[in-house]
Amino acid sequence: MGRRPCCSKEGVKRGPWTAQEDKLLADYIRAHGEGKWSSVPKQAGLKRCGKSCRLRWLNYLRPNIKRGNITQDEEDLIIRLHKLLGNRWSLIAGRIPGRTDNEIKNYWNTNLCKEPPPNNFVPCRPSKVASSDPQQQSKAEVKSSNVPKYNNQNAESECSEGSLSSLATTREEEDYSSHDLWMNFYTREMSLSQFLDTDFSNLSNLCAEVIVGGYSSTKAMHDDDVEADFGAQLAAVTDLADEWIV
DNA sequence: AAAGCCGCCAACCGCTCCTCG
DNA sequence: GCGAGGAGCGGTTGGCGGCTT
Repeated sequence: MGRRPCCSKEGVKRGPWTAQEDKLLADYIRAHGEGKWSSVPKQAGLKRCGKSCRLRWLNYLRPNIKRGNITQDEEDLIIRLHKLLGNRWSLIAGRIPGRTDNEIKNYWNTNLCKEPPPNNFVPCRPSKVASSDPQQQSKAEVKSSNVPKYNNQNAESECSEGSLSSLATTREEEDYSSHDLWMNFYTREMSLSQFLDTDFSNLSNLCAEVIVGGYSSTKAMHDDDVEADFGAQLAAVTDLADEWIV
């Protein structure tokens, strides 16, 4: 028994949207608001599937959509959030104003998931990976954001439990960058709801200040008492995460 | 100049979750 | 409690444009 399609395929237009279709949809949403997507095409006079209308609105037509390249701060934030949340693109997008889940997902898949991070990977000031492949190197010079940095599988395995428990810091993770450790340290006393309400856009600067200021978060995390305390609190947050995220 | 290759990104597909009767 | 329908999400695809040979 095949799955019932979300809408009749007959008479439904597919493919790229035209300017006229965009206008029809935008005018309709502005007049009537979002919601009832299944009835939007008919009401708006579009020969499109309701899902297609929703996607077009959310990813392209919606006000306050930020176009253009992902900034360095945004990239750092994406990496941090992905480390904590895994492939929950909508959650990640919700923490980055003006960016859509689709955009972040595409950015991750094309720029960040192709290579494992170098051991000294420090997202605060990520060094562009010098590729041994001259072809890739020349491309990197043309478009610096086109440098693969991170392995999706890495993050996936870390988040495979669907919770924050994978971030529990142990001595085996000494190759964690100081930024990673600082991020963990920074969030140690947060509930998940607080975490999701926090603007991390200043974290890079904070991290840089701390490191430049001579404070070694790595050292702090290697203090047995602090480490044990962190582990206990992380376990509590993990319980919350299971409730909030799953 | 042309053909082939490759990366990006908009859009689609199918699954799960949520709500309502 | 159950089923149907709608909404949301993440994975995947395909077209297009830029780059290389």
